[in-house]
Amino acid sequence: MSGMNKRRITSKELAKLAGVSSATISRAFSPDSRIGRATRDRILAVAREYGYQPNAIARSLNNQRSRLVALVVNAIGNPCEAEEQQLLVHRLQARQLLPIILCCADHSDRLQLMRLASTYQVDHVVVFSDMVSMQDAVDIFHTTKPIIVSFEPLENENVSSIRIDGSEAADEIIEKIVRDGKKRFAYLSGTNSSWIDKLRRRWFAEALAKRGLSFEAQAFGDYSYDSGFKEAVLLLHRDKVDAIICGNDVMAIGARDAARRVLGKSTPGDIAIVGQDGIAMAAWDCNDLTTLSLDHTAFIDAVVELIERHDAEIEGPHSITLTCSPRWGSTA
Amino acid sequence: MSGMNKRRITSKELAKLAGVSSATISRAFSPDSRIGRATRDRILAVAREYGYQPNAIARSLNNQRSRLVALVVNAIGNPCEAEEQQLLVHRLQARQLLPIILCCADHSDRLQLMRLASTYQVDHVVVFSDMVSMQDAVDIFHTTKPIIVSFEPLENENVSSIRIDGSEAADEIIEKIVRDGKKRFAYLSGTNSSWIDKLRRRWFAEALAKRGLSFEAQAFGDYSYDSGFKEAVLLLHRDKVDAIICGNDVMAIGARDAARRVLGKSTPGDIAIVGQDGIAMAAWDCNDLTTLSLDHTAFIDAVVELIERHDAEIEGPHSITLTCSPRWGSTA
DNA sequence: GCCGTTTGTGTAATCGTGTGCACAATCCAT
DNA sequence: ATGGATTGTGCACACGATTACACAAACGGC
Repeated sequence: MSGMNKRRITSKELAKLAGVSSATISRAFSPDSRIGRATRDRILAVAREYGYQPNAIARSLNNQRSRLVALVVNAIGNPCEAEEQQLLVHRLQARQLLPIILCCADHSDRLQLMRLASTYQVDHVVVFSDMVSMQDAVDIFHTTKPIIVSFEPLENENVSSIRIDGSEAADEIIEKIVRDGKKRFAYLSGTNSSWIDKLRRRWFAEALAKRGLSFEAQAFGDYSYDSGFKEAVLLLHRDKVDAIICGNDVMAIGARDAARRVLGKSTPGDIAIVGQDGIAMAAWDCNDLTTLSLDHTAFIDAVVELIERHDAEIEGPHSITLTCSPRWGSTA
Repeated sequence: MSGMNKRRITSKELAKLAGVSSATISRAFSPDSRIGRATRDRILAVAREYGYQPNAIARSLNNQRSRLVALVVNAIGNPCEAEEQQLLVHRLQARQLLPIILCCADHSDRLQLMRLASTYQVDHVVVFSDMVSMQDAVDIFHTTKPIIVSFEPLENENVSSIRIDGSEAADEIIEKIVRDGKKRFAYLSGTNSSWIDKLRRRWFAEALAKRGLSFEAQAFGDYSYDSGFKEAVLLLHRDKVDAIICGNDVMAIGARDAARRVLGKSTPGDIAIVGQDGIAMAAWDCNDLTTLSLDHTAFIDAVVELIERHDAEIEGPHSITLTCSPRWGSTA
């Protein structure tokens, strides 16, 4: 039974075994289809016996619908995206959609990768990564006409976007830090080019401006713990800042460790450190980070909502806006 | 140009445009194929102009080769697997293979999910998850005849496995802890049923047995920080142990925090805590965990090696064994 | 008993490529 | 110049399913 290198049985072969035509086999597997009750039961029984399942590749070719979804992400391990990826994958699976991961990290050729995925006629594309230009994504995928859900707003009928607004939350956080007496702020970016990074920085910059302040220094990391640690040492030592707003939580943890270990400073007493994302790890007892967090569930709900709208060809706003909220810890 | 809902152009249409037959179009895209140099160049130019790319779904149907790889994982966010997932995805992408993620976490119906993926005629299956029985995987995928790479050894010509041996490393770690004077050991499992968990526990149990010791207590978590924290409180309080071997690094960090915060104990002075996996986060300054670690790169090299062997239909041992090594931190 | 409707099934075309076979054209050696 | 080998291209079929259409059988109302 098991272990055999049995070739997969085809619908035509099963048809012969069940004494029907291959069309009838197909109908037996289509829920609402004109077929006799008895015939269907018999076919399903024989199918089970021989381990037959319709070939999804052939079905996709005929259907013009692959039920594949491309997820364009920066990295898989990265906690900042991981929780959302996890949620989304579950939601897709529940809808019988299979996710194909496109990982843009490092120097992999993102464009070639996206072109490869587009040849698989994916039904939808969800772009989490800020490493890829939305215009590139549209150009590559528009021939296959999937919907593209993305962080980055782009006026295009093929793109639905999710706008994130953290300005209020940033304002609350800055308010608290300023009240605590901090004066010299630094922003630690995750990249020096991404769209989302600039947006996040602007939220805080505006909150500072409102109070007659501005960033005294800016550094660039790569969203990693190590880069957070290294850049924070420089910021604290060279620029004498007493508050660091980080591009994500992981760098914030690195920065906090740098403050503690290298310079013997404490939070939030000596310096304030703020993360962004609101990953689960940030709430761990050993981290207890103050962070500008996004409701991951709401975010993924929005993604799924946009996908469904497009699936059902419902016209509607192609953009959903979500707001962030502060999560208070012991670092600011 | 962009934004148009242009339907994807087919090889037959492109053939008309280029004044050749569709067979010639196909040959233009097959690297080693009898076709005139000039013809190919002309076709590629026209193809670029119209944005033509061969349809991978149709190609797969014809080829009997989908270039899709199913990755069966517990979760995406889970750091213990994430690093390996990340590495593997990169290696696959470099080979023009696209990964389909099957996420087994929670109560999703793993079997149905695997059946769904198998209908897509995946070329390979890599099982990272210990939540799924290898026999189930074989039964579901054997009809499509992919190779299955798995942790769990199973004598079956369709399964290649990677055996992990951490007994020596466990021995070194126990040696150090015993020498430090610890006497009462506990094992904190990640699950109460998985194959890999039992294996890991045995490494340490044997090292203890060699010294006339054994586990005084055993607890069961779910690989999460919270469960590590909660179970450690019980173990330390109720069972008065002074050394906890954890099923993974994340639980170890939780246990360490519990020891520190709830009971005011320090490591490695008061109690010893050991993790497993060797994830990057374990080496962060704030964690500095002692852990039994596996070389992730070597692991993924092995996976890729097995995949390639099968791809090239090279016969060879279907099993590769890797050994672990201790990574010393300040918790044991 | 007869005709219109519903139900169930088979036939054949279709989805978009890849490739064996056939055949014309070109090339090279003698 | 000629025969054989090589090169380049088209035709037609296969891959495995779905589905419009046709048609036979069953059914129901009068």
